[in-house]
Amino acid sequence: MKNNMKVWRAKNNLTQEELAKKLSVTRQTINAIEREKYDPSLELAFRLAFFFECTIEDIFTYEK
Amino acid sequence: MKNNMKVWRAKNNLTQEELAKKLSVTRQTINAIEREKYDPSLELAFRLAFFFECTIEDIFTYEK
DNA sequence: TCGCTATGTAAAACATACTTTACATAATGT
DNA sequence: ACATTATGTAAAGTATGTTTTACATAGCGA
Repeated sequence: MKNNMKVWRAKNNLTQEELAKKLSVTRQTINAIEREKYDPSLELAFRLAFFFECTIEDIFTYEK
Repeated sequence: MKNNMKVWRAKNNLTQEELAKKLSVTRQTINAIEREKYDPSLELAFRLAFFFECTIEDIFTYEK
């Protein structure tokens, strides 16, 4: 799974911490996802897409 | 989180067990998701959407 | 140089997703 | 009545996602 969260975050001019706060998660969670240490839950993926006003598929791409 | 997996499965004329096999998960996992006992991982959500040839948002809807 | 901000990272604890095994029930066909 | 198929369900174990706390590093402005 790949993601371009960093790009979306940059587009919105937010630090990891600010984004984390807006999504009610910790900075470590945002950081780990951006660095692709793990994938978010489906719920958090939805919250991210809602916040960035895009689809989950706009942020995450799954390569089988 | 809501989902209409049952509808997509019906559309494809599959039992829970058949779908599970096609997705390489257990029947219990499919069953639990359909009954909304828990949400799938983002990865499994992607695999479901890929299999049904639709988007994640076509299957799952997140209500904040 | 000093202090501040943003990011990387790691360990422990906790929550959720998934598997395995197993049993129950309801519907169907013989 | 019996066997078969599809689904519901539950407990124990493993894997993954998330939080909390804490420390490290690099960049930047005073």
